[in-house]
Amino acid sequence: MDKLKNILDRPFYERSTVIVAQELLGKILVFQHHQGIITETEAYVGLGDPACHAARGRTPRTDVMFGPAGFSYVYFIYGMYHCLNIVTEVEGQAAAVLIRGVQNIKDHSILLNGPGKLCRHYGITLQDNRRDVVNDVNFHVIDTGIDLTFESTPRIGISKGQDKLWRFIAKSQQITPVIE
DNA sequence: ACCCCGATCGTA
DNA sequence: ACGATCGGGGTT
Repeated sequence: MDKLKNILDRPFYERSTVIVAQELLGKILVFQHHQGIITETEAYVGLGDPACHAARGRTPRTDVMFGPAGFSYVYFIYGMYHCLNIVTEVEGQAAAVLIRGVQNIKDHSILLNGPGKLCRHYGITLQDNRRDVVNDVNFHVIDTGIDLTFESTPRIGISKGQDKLWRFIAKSQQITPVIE
């Protein structure tokens, strides 16, 4: 019950995508029975960001990014993998945070360092696209009150927008102590 | 209807 | 460094 109160709410997501991406580090991603500390994120910031799927406008796939913050954006990539984002910014402004990595809470040996690995292990698919992560008991992010320190780098796997340092990765030595 | 490319990952 | 593998989006 206290847990439910700590679910990150819409105002949290309805802010600058870069800030949300940074502050998601250290929070707990919950999907069904899975729980993991978010350790790596990337910001994709709408029409002005050539690396963002929504940069070329509203399409069936990117439509969810134009909607309210706090919804999941799951897409299928390379014919094999799914990637999980959470929509940010006010409605009408297309942007999202890609969840690139989590540290498993129960089993530290499970390293989910990559968006494809994360979705594969958690079982996140296109069926989980466009879900309201603010009001879903089985799919949300919990506020731990922890802000991890992080490093900023260019985003992975993109050719455009390399000038932006919008990949945020928690400094690794902090992660294990957080879990205990 | 067709074609090309991709917010990846595992292996070489 | 590269191949696997297929949906999306732009073009014909």
